[in-house]
Amino acid sequence: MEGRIAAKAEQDGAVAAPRRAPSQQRSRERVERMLAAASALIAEQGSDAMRMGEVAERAGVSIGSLYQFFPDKRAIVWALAERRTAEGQACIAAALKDVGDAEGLRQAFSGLVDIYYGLFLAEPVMRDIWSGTQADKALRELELADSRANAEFLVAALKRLRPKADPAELEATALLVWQMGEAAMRLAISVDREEGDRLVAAYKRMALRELGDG
Amino acid sequence: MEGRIAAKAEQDGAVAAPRRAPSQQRSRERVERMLAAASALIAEQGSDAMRMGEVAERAGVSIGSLYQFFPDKRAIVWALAERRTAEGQACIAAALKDVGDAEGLRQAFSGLVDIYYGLFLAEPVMRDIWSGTQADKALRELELADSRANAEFLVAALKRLRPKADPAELEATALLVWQMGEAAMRLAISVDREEGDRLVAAYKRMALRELGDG
DNA sequence: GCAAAATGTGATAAACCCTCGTATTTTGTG
DNA sequence: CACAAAATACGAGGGTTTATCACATTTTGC
Repeated sequence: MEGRIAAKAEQDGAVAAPRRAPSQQRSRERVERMLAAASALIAEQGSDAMRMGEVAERAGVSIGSLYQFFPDKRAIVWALAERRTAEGQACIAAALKDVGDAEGLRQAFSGLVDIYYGLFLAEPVMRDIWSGTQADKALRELELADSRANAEFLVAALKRLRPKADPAELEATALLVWQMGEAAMRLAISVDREEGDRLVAAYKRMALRELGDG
Repeated sequence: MEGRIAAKAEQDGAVAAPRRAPSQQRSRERVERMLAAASALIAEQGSDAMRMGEVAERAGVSIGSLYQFFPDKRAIVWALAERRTAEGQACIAAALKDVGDAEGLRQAFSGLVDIYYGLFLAEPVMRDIWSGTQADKALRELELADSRANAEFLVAALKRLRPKADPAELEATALLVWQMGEAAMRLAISVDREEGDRLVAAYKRMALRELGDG
């Protein structure tokens, strides 16, 4: 009834919950198709250029169906972003859970950086999703929460290695290391491959040094 | 004639040149008012929520006048961003130009970080401008060019201090230090002040350590 | 087999960006 | 000053997009 007003009202709040969670198999499959279509379109042109009509068409559903499960455009991007963060967190938790000594931390962290760099290179969606990030408050908060969660794993590992360090200090370090990693990745994939590799290597060196000693 | 098509066509190109540079004093003043209005609106709600009609109204001009000097919405944001980068580069160049020894570099860099943090805290516009950054190719390139330019000053200083180091390595380090600084600032101003200060301090420590030795 | 819930549809309203024809003001020149 | 050309100012309207809603169809529970 009032076009963009609803989205505007949401703009400084959280993302609205799905209007209705798909309960039947048929609709669950359709929702998957919608997300897949959105993901592909974002990878092609960026989330800003993604058109709801195009998502619907590519998913083989009507525009109405799209809005049945996603309250607005941002909710689609948010849903994709949330999936990625969940996958990422699981991966990170697994890698850092059993770190016992400094060398183990080095190994685990180094491996994680490589994996993430690979993901960024392979899936432009990630960059684009996190790019819209800052402009959208809900996504910004999701990213921050994600960074905090990931940093927490690092903090846990660090606490085991340096029981005497100031916790607040460790948290700041871990959060910063994480956030900088994402910045480094974004930078790395926006330049040519050779320079990108050098940048990631430099980041890794810096981060490891920071994690290596108090 | 075709609404958003034109803007879409520009989307993957550079920002179009101002349709017409203001040559009379009257129009120059009006353009200033437009930019000021845009800046205020961006600070209030973000560049995405900024409405062209609102900019025109607040600047006391008509929509038509707005489009006489700015080919599209992005061009306004771009113009603001360009000013900031120019100011920033001048400031950085001045601070790093005469750095002769390691201690001088520490001092100069430390001061720069403080100044930038102050700017980020005082002017939310900066964050918002750089936030839309990733979504907009032209802005992304402006930011990269800016980072490279700023990094160049660091590289120049570093080369004087470590003549034997690999130039490519130095460039990567400097670019990374710079880009990470911006990421750290964005992070810092999105959490409470106390944590923000801690994060900036941690960044400064990391960066200084990285700049301190090869 | 049937009512209720879930799902599917697309014309349409509302809001936005930007253009264009036209009116007004300033500049340049004799 | 007069007058033409250039610069500037204006805002209604075109076209695009997001999101809604009343109604049609399918599935579920019993």
